[in-house]
Amino acid sequence: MRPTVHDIAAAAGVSLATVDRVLNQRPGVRGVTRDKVEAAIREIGYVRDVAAANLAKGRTYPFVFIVPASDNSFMHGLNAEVRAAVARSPVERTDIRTVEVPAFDPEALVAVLDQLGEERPAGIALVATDSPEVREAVDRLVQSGIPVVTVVSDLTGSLRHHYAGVDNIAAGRTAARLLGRFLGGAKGDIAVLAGSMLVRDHRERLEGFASLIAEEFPDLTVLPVIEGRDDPDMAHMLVADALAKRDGIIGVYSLGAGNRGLIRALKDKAADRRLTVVAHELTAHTRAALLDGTIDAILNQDAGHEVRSAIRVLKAKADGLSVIDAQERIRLDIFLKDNLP
Amino acid sequence: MRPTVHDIAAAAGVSLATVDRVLNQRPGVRGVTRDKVEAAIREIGYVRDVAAANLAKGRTYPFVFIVPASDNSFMHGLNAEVRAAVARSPVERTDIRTVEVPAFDPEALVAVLDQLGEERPAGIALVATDSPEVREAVDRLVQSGIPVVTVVSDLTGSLRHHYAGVDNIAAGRTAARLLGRFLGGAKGDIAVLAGSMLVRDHRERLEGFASLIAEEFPDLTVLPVIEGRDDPDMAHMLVADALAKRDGIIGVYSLGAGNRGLIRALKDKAADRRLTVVAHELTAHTRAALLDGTIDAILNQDAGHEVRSAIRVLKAKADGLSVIDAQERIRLDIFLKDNLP
DNA sequence: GAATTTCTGATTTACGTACATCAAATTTGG
DNA sequence: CCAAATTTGATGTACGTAAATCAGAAATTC
Repeated sequence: MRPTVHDIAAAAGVSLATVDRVLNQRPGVRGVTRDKVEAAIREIGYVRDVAAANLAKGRTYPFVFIVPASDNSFMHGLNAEVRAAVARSPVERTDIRTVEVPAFDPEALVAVLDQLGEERPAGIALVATDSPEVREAVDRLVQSGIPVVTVVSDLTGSLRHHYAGVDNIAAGRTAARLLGRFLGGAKGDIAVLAGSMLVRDHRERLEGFASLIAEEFPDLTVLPVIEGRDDPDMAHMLVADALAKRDGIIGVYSLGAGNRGLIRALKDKAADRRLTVVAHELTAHTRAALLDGTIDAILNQDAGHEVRSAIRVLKAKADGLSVIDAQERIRLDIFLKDNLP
Repeated sequence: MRPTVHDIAAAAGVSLATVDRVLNQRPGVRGVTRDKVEAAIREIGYVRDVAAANLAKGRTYPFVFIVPASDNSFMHGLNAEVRAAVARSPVERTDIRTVEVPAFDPEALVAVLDQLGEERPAGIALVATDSPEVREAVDRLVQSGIPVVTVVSDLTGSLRHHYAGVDNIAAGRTAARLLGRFLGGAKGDIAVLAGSMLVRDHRERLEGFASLIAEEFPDLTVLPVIEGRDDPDMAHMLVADALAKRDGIIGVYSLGAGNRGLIRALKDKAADRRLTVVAHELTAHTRAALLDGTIDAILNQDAGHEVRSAIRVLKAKADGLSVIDAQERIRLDIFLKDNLP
């Protein structure tokens, strides 16, 4: 049997009430007594029974998810996963509220964060917009004792407790190696389609991609980035235009969302020439394109894993517990035609 | 607030004791009354508070993990993950026992399974050896009401509740496509190193691999399988021999464990010619080989995920709850040099 | 040394469920 | 219709922790 609070009391020679005061950091315990109790806790290896504690507290975890109001498949998927988590709330004792903020708008995000500092939820998960103001706002929250995790897009240099997302530099490098190897030593140009260079994850992917191409595939030239603002029509137009203008393009790396337009442009060109294409985010569209051969590989981050991981980590932090690091690492999924889920 | 047993009692117009009898399937309730209570449960959407129930029951989940006594890195890793789960036992209310059985020995496995049928643990996880006797033994357990999940290697046609492992046919096909694309249309032979064709997962990987090569890369010839019995020295000898004999080998697919010997053989040959290599299972050795360029890609299943998933599923089944399917799908990880964890 | 203040102990209730016991009500069989 | 059997209700205890109250002990202040 695992030790209980009663065992601590007996071991430390104090009463249950005192143990409770120490455990829950309530005032009214002398330093010496506190030390004695803490020693006993360590000695007998007591671990609080979180289930019983939550039952007694009638505790729920009021969490807030801050997501950008972007209209693309990936963010829709993320929202769906948050809603799924909300549906599980009664069982998981969570009470999740979603707040939408305009995309790429640091001020709006900071306003929401500061507001939450007042409300003091049990934890906050946010898709970070990378800016110094946001970092400072997050740091204020952390320092005031609220657990904060970033999802999908991180905030380096900040004090956030955890990042539930992929390493985007590694993602870019992986895309580069796949494209380079698939092209098998051919010489030519690579078109890169991004949403916006204002987003940190897109910048990082590009950085990783360009650096690996430069290092290991000198015969390939990375063309200036096409910014499609994650808009299908805009992406379609820009990509079609680029393909028409430049004969040398033999590969495409699409590192953002809004792949519908890209796929359309590629299919228009299909008769002329076959390109090697690596894209991000598995959606209905990219999946179909992978299966029909328009796309050669898809890199993906599983939004469901990210949301569930964020919640687990927030809970653990709220309870002052540790997390299983390996379990919380978000992997970069690589999908070929053959290993689609 | 989520509804409690009291709410059911009130809604159904019966006493708490009766609700309890219905919920826990105790005798002494008339059919009509039982129906009335069950209707109320559905109506108000009652879900048992598992935490409180376990607390009241003082329940622990006695689980048994049956693992083969194989001496290779992957099984060592699996064992380590099971031990890690045992270490978490007090917190997770599990009580996990590990039973080692001789590898590839259906009779031994059946004996253990039948024995466990007597002991009636709350759940069983096993690395299945694929044979009709084992399937029947598993079916007996399932039919007697014990939750059973297979790990790493499945048992098709059986009634096991869940399989915590990768789709090995898809893994083989993925390996084939990677190898084929990396070779960029070259013509030549592919050597395949397996542990033993008696193991189901190895057979399936080979099947997937060979079929995709045949379908899409007609210029590649898959040589007869080399069975290295997952033994480094034996693998080294056989691979070195094959490389010496056949000039045409331009790629290698290693679908089993025991990659140390393969890597040594490849390095011996490194000066002569550069092969394209895809291997299974990320270990210290394969990781180093991937980084130094001896191996081009590693396919991996995360043993930690498999063990944790198996435990979650067993718990859910033991409590009669459903599982989040997407969360329990074990992915095939593809590692290149750049996205190593 | 008395009056405060600060600490500690003892005890109780609660959380939602499980489980046991005993009494009361209802149904069933003859 | 009565006795026996079955079903239902009422009640209490337990699980491990949280949280509150009140009384008593110890330390501190003047």
